[in-house]
Amino acid sequence: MIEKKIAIAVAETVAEVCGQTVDHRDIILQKTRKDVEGDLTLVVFPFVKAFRQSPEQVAGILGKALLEKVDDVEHYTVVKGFLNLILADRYWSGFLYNAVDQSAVEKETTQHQDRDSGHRQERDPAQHQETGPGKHQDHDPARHPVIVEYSSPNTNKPLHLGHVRNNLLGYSVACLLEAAGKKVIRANLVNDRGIHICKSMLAWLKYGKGVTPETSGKKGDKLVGDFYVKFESELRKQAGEIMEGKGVSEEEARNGAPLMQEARDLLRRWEQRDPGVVEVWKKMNGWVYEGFDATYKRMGVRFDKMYYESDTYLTGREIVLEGLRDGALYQREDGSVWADLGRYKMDGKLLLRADGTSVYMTQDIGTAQLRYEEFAPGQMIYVVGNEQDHHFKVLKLILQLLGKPYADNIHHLSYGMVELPDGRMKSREGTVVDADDLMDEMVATARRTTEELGKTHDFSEEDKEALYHTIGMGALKYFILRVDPRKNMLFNPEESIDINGNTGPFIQYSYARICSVLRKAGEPRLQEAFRMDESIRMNKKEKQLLKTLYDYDQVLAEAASEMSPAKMANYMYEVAREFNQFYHDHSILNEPDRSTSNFRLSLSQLTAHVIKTGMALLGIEVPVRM
RNA sequence: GGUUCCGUAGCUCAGCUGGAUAGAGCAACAGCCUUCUAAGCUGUGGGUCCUUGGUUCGAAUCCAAGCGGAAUCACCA
Repeated sequence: MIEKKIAIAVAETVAEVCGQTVDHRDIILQKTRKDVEGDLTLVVFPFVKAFRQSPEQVAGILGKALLEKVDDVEHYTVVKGFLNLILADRYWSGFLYNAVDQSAVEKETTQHQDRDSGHRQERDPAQHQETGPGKHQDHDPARHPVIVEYSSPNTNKPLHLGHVRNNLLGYSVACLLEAAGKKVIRANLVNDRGIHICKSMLAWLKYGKGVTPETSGKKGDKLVGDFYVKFESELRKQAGEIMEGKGVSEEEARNGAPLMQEARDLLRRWEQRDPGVVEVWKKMNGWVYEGFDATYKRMGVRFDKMYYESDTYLTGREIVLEGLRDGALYQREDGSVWADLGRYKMDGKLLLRADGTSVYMTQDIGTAQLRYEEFAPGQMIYVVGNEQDHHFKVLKLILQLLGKPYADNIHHLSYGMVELPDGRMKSREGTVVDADDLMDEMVATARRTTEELGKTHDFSEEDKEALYHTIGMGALKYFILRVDPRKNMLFNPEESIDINGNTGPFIQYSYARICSVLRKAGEPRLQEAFRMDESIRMNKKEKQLLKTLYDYDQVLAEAASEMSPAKMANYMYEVAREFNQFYHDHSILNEPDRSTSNFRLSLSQLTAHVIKTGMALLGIEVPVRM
């Protein structure tokens, strides 16, 4: 790390000249602005007092000292209080050849990608994620893995745009953490019980006439969702009649409607394990899971561990009762059990109803316990929308109240809502964007655009379909992941399928172009190019691209620690843009000077590797041709 | 009403652990394909970084207050 060497040298110099000690870790070097000559910049203002000289003079003193003390510092300039350091080209090219060597030779210059030998899996995070459990067994991360929970669907409705952001975020965060060296468990908590499922069941029993996904040709989750909608519309009818007749409020009317009572009755029977009810429940949930699996598969997300609330709420109830016995919780006269959060200046939280049934919070307590017992995780990350900020705050406090050792390991990765151009999605107003429909549309657009450009005539039908999928999903994923998770985001359907500018397909296209060049170069030529060439002199674009690639490790570390795929996404765009500029201005294979041509090949090679690796951490595939 | 989050170009977003002249894309306009993929590249115009105060050599970035928006404060999940 040259930054560290420089920082130490600066600290030494300050000590020598002023007799003051500075911790080298407090000396921060930043990247030099693009419009100024230099690679690294030291802001000297913090040292002027110690030197009792002008900023320019201080910069000069430090610059001269660094020239002597640090080999790769070749030259410096001083602009006001900024000391700009220029590193030797050999430093950058050294990085390049080392990185290319480490990442191993890209073999994706042809369509046959899977003949890689295994040695590169160690270093390629995108590969690493496929290796699953069992790695790092002797290290801390394995003993205390990170559990990332995401998706968390209800089983009464199909997945929609909100789930899409959740799934993409969760999956990507898991990948980023893995790439940063953690052992990660991807978990899904399925909300498979409750009144909402009973509504779908009731509607199916009453109006379904035994229809199944097979007989209707409908995806299971869609079919069940239809019955949920059917229930709601029938309920609205009943409630409407009651309101007119009795003049009661809408809520009262809904609650009093016969359908609602039937649904509640169904829930009670479910909790009592009525065999007939349980059978319908299992059957309909089964349909939903098949539907979800198809959607997940298409979306490219997966899970290592499934949790079902129908299991975890029981554990939750036990813990709550235990807490009651221990005196951590208290019971009211009606028999309901509560957590007193008065010491945190919050209202009490109900954990068990008077009739002994449990609520959402109860179930989350149980889930946390089960995870703790099975995995002893160092951290439990919950990818859940910011509408539940309060819920997770309370969950953490209750677990503390119960004296659970894992209470502090809970982290709510809170993300903002997805809004549509005309406001929030509202199921009642039918403005919900269905996940499957959305993917269909993205792929269809990718198909249309690709066919218009007509570069894929010689593709097989199979390859074409795969390509459309890759591009369509790339557009969707990048569009969603490039914005800071914390922020609400606007989903504009028209912009999301754009493929020019700051988009997923732009980055994919850059990758495909590189592959095209590498393919043309051929294997022997690539081998020749990987040899370190000390004499190389870089031009501006080459150096700019190389410096951008150099940042990868830093960006990965930040994206992982901040759990922000957006960091990686925006960096990917920067890499692609830098490459395109370089590619536009300089010829790679047609360059007459052999060593320059070789250098550019290596540079392209590393760019391709960085793009492929980084995009994989976003869950985005890159095509070798498009 | 309390709490939390957000406010940057016409639009969508970067930049925020304090550093130089605040950046991209889209949209608009003007250029660049006999040369490795033009899904690309280059240029022009476009800013009260919500407001006011404070801290500092230096604030879009930190602090306080205000304004505007969102979420939440369920015996829903």
